[in-house]
Amino acid sequence: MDDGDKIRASKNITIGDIAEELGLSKSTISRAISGKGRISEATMLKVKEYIRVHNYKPNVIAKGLAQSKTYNIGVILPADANLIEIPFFQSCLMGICEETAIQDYDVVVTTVKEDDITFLKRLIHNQKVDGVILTRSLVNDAPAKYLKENDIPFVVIGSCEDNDIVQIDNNHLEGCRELTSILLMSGNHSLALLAGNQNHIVNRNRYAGFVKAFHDSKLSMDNSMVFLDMNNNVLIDRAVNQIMERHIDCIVCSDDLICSRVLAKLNEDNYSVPEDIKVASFYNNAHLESYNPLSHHLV
Amino acid sequence: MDDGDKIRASKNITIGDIAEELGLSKSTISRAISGKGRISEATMLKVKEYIRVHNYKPNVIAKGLAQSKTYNIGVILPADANLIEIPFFQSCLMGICEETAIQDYDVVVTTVKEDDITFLKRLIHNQKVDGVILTRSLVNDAPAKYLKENDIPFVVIGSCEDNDIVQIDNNHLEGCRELTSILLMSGNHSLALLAGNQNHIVNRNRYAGFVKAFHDSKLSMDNSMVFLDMNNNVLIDRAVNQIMERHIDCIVCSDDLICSRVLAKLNEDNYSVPEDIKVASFYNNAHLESYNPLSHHLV
DNA sequence: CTGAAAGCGCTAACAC
DNA sequence: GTGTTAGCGCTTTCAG
Repeated sequence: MDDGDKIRASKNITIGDIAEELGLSKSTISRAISGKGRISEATMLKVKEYIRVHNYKPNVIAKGLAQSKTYNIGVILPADANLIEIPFFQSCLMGICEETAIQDYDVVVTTVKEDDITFLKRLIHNQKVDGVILTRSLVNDAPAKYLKENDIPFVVIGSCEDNDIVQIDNNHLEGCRELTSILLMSGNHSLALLAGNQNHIVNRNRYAGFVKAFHDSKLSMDNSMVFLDMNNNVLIDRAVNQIMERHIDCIVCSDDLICSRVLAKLNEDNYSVPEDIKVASFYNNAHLESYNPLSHHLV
Repeated sequence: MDDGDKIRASKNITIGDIAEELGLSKSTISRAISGKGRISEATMLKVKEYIRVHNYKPNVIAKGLAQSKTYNIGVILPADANLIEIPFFQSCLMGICEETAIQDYDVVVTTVKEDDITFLKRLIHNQKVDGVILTRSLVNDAPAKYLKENDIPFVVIGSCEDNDIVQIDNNHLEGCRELTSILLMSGNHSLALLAGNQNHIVNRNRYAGFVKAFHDSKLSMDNSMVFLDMNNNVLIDRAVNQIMERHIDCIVCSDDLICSRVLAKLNEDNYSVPEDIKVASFYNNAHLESYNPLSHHLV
């Protein structure tokens, strides 16, 4: 049975309408819906039936106003131009939408650029959300700081230094350590690391994991082959040049954007992968997947 | 001057509080804020000043309830797994967030998978949005159909057959026609087309543009070199094999995912671009940018 | 078990 | 110009 796809076109039916129709009071209808308070089985059923037949849906906004809740949860996406290529945030968003829908919450998104949190402030001031999910964490994170100061409940995806804050993350440090260890154990002793912006906690952690793997293995790491803050292609190209002047077994990239550029650069310079040099990376983007370098699944 | 980052920690200040403090009525405060109705310059200023000092922000939800508005606009993202790699939707979302914030609206997002529009229905039923933006359009689009039937205001990004519907789009047909024409005019007479799922209007339009360019040029198009619905890598690889058996000047790809796979496949088979064959595509993904095939900027 | 009434924070006639 | 009143649609005491 199609339980009424069509919404009442004209005025939306309200709890008051039902009360009138059924000769009951608004509060009774409210109880029947929420299941709170005492209510007889009989009226309960009567109301439920009416609701089903007329395809009534309570107005969540009004409910929220009465309870001082919004039934909305804010999701903050980074608006940095280069992050748009990384599907990670979109994946997060999809996942969050899925789960919130189940809990009868909605997702309201907004963006922050670097330290510009005007949009976040707007969202909070407008009191449109009950809590917030930060989808990335920077060192000295402005959004986190703001939310904490204003006692807004929030969690961050990715780790941050402040242990008061609820955090949920992949263990990037451990992930990178494991990848590096595997490389080291399989005979690739001379490694280069190309890591992204060290303001991003994830990049710091991957760097730390890389270091730890060397430490654990008692092998010595060549610091001159560790390139941090590889924020643009020029830096990456330069790093690759330096790397290729040496006998390096494998380049470890902290993300796919870097990896992409590395592969392109190697290609331009007529090196082949993995014959001349191996390349490892995180994220596993579909574009790179076609290329099949030695890559490590993590996200 | 820092105009009060800190929100009143305890109970949020309301219009009633201001009225009481200033010895005015709630409606006067409301008028001062909205600027609607007659109000004296003096009280206007007094109220504005109080608001500034106490960093008062009206509760948008309550305002909305009183006006039967939500000040929210729904954005529907496709949840298909392979689309997550395409940054187009994320870009849309960023842009929408930017503009809505200016208009003091918020964005609530949800997803639809193929024809499964349960989440969209939820959003509408819950009356959480004043209108909807559909970020892609399929042939016989279920979300569009649903919204239209229920008289929900909406627009679609991308074109759809139904001309009642407000649509906003790049002219994909014209874009692809132009790209193809340029190729033809620059002496690349034998072209192959690899286009994606023909359920997506955008792919149909690009195909149509490709055809039109040939038609306009009076050159003849080789139908056996037109590959539609290239929905997976196996199909793409097979197409590339067929293409490389012939003397084709350039492969036109309807999107970067296809292009990516094409380049990878050519690479695997030891062809080089653009010496052995040229490759053109839309979207200009950052990953591909590193590769610099002949590509066409559109989005 | 059910109803009446007040209230969430704001707007919008309608008076004065 | 400003105040009064009645809602928006729902929840939640408090009676009975």
